[in-house]
Amino acid sequence: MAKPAGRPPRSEEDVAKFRTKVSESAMALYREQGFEAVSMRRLSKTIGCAPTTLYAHFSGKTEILMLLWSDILTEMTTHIELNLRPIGHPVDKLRTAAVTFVTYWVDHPDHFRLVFMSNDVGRSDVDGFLKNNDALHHFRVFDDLISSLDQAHSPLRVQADTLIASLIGLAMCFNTLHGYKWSAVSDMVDNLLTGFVNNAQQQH
Amino acid sequence: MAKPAGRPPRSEEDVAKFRTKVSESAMALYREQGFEAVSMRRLSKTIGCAPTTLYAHFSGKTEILMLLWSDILTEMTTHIELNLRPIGHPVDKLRTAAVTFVTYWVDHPDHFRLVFMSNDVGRSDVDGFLKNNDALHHFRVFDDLISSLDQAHSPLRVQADTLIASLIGLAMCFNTLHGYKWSAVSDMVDNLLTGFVNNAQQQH
DNA sequence: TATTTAAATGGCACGCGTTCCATAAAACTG
DNA sequence: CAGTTTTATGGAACGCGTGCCATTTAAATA
Repeated sequence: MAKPAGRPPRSEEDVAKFRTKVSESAMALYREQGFEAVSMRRLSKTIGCAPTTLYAHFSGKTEILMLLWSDILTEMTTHIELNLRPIGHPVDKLRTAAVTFVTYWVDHPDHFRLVFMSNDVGRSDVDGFLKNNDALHHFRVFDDLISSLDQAHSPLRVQADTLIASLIGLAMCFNTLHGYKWSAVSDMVDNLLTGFVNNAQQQH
Repeated sequence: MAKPAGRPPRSEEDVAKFRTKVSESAMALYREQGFEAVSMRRLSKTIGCAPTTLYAHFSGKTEILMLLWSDILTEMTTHIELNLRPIGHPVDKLRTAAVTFVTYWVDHPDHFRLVFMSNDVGRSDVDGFLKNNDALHHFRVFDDLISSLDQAHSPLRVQADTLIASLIGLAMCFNTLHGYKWSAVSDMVDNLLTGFVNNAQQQH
């Protein structure tokens, strides 16, 4: 069978063009009017198409919201690096990065909701397009900071995974579990880092 | 001014009666038909009132869902204690409890969603009724396990808060951030516990 | 150019959480 | 019992995410 008759799939450029248009419109809505403003109906209205058309290009709202992750995560990492600049000691760098990380999500609940709470929990059939999302690479900020300590407790990847997941947990608790009075962020980060820097000196 | 004329507020028993009725109906819906089935409309239908009536008794769906937390968290803690029974060594107990905790939420995504993802992130005006929710006491499972190690790194409360928040973070990442291949739960828990048991012997 | 074929579109409908507001009901006073 | 005051109720409506399906459109072949 040679080339079948009929309309061929939309060209890759057109696909990319539409995706960026959606991404930019969604980001504009989010930045200017907040999380609630990013609805499929309003988004399609600003783009100039019917709401259902979006479902021909995306599997659902979640996939569209993930387009915004990269922007937010970039903002977060640059914010961390900015706070890291005046710090010299590697241990202090790691501690500052960790505290800044948690504080960022506590100070920006909408960002937290966008990245961590606008997700389809459960089904992993969504893995297909989730894997293609490279925004999570931003979580690698801690890799160098950890490896500079050279503790050799466990593989770097395990250490980094554990740290980032734990910090996300702190941010999560502060953001959503108000029913309990959590300890201070700095205290919890300090306690958490004892597992990473217990052989290195600590300034208190 | 003595007692004002007019209808007095509903009696406390009636209030409690209605709340338990809602709670039981919601729990039945959740257990029998899953998370999606617990909607204000279906819930009101099973109770026998109009959907809007629920809003005279609760501030919104979130407050109703929180009635279910206690059941789920009780189930979780008993599950942990069951897995803990054959374990003798305190360090192994803590490790087992931690792994079991994370695994529980990974194995029950709907429970995870119910407790951790059905929350109004941001506003803390909801603190009023959130404080009155005592379900979070179940997170204290780790207190005794930690205090039995007697590490004196930091106050027990800080240690317990840090551990539970971190474990919630692990569960969170496994449940919602499929775009990244996280390390194994046991490895991450081991790495996390080095900060708590670094002076105690560890079995590998 | 005419025809074919699949992609793109969007009106319609469903159930959802939530708010408004008019009405009903209940428990007090006189 | 009649009147008053406050609470409780629920119908209607808004915007939401999403699936269905008929219609339109665009790009290939003949």
